[in-house]
Amino acid sequence: MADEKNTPPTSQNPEPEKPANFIRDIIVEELASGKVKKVVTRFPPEPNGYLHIGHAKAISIDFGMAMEFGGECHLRYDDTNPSKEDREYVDAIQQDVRWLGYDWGKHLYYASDYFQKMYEWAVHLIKAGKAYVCDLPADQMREYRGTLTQPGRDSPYRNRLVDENLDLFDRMRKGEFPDGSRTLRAKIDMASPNLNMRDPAMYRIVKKSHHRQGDAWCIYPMYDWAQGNEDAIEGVTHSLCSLEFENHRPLYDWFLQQAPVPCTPRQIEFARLNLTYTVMSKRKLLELVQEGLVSGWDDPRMPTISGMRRRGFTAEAIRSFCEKIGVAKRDSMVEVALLEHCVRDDLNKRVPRAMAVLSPLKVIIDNYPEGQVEDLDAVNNPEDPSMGSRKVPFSKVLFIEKDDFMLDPPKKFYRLSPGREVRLRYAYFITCSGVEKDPATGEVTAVHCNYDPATRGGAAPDGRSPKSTMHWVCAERSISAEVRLYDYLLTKEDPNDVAEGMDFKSLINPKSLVVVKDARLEPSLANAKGGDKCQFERLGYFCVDTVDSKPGSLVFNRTVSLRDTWARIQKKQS
RNA sequence: UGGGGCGUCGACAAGUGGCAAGUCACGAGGUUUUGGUCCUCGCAUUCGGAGGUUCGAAUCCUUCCGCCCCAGCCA
Repeated sequence: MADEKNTPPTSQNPEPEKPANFIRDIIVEELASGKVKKVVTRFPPEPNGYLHIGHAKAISIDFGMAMEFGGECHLRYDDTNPSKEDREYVDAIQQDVRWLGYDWGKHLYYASDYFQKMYEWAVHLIKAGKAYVCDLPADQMREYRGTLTQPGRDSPYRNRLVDENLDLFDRMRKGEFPDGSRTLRAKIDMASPNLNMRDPAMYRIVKKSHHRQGDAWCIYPMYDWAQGNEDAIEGVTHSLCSLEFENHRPLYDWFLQQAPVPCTPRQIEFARLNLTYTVMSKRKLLELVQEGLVSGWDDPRMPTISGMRRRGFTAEAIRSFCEKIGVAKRDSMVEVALLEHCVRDDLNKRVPRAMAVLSPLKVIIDNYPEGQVEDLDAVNNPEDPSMGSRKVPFSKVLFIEKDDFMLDPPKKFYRLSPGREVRLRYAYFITCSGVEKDPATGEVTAVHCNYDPATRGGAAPDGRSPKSTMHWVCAERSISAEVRLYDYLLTKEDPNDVAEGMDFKSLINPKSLVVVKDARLEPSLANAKGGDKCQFERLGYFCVDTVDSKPGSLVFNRTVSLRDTWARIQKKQS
């Protein structure tokens, strides 16, 4: 296993290797040297919000590394702050991790279950003279901490006797003191250039009911004290986290040295994911939800796992994205185009096609028999013949997309226009013979065509082939549906790029949701169920909304549009 | 201006002294009953800059420049 990375791909083993990354290198080395026998990682979310695509990256690293080396990955709630956390989030987090395709097995843990153990270890530190109870109020503590360039000063309580510390800490736990009146602090070095080492708080008093512990505790451990303890208790070997904790690693290691922990995990940091046109902080996402700027955590425009799921993304696509972006230490911003590519790539292969007209324009086939309806064969997925075919009804009056007709077409417009012949997919060639206009506005209200009966199914016996093939729907047999067209939530690539005094909400895209109330769909879609996915030919990938869609009043979400070469040409022409 | 990190194509990202992978994006062709998919080709004489070591440097040394993180009793 150790020299596996040096094995060049061979014709026998053409499997593309996962992209190399420095964390894997470290693990491979530690396994080879025997320092580590079994890889144990953990994904430690705080249940104070929903998981987003950034968490998906972390999850794929945490679980991915463990799986790759036959180890285990724990799902552990870092529920050490009852004032921010909620039951709702713990349930949602489990659902999302599972949906992404990861399995923590029996390793579901809560930091709050370790409170007693951590308390005992804190007592151990106090006895060793490594921790003390400090009475400084928050603002004083800040003053004593010093600044980036100036060392801090010792707290006047720093040299309390062990017995006094023990007594005070015990009474803190018993609830004798008000919120925020005292802390337990590690005794390290107030002059350290690393501010995290200037006697950091280990416990604070918070008289809040905990979602699992109820009122059993009124002191809660701080992140730095808790995280390493949690990892050690669980036998974690590699504690993978994001870059901003790099400055905390000396403290993580220090605590592990002081407490009688059973093992010493190694913390390794990697860069968190940033995505263009996307805000990723839970605080900002919460703001969007609370202020009603989106419909909820699962609004399809949200970068949350639940939002993307509702939007129609697949777990496979998200996993593939996480693999493609790699793992490194440099701050970066990935273009959403890559995510969209992963989604299209996955959906293209697995999802059936259908025809839907979002912006209907009536087409009348003058030479087609009145009252006749034909059921024509349509392939479900040209990428996968095993998906079979279906029937679509054709008759004298049809709908096509408004965009697919132009009275006076520019160069390179191949679609329908007066005198031009096009193919209706799986149906017939039609040639435009005239239009009806609204006398008031001049707007085209209907298009008249003649069809060629010899081209049934879409092929001409003489071999001619129109430049354009268009989707369509039978006017009478089509069904109505609401279609929600989503676009980026923000108008700028970089959500931090805002004017002075403004915040990211000034960047919200007013067209991030455009609702089409009466789209016309081929009738085969009538029984579509929430979560069903398909490609509306020439338009994009869509899925049935799991919240608002009902039989008889269907709602579709646009997951992502198809690549649109014509739109690019138009842009260039204008 | 303290400390910790990071700088390789428009965006990600391999590469760890032997002559710049891959993916997305973009561009040009081809196939096509989706202007989709697919296929082919193109896209860093250069690795933040400048010196140096070496037969040889993105990789080593020196120096400079730029960006990110840290002064919560949040995580």
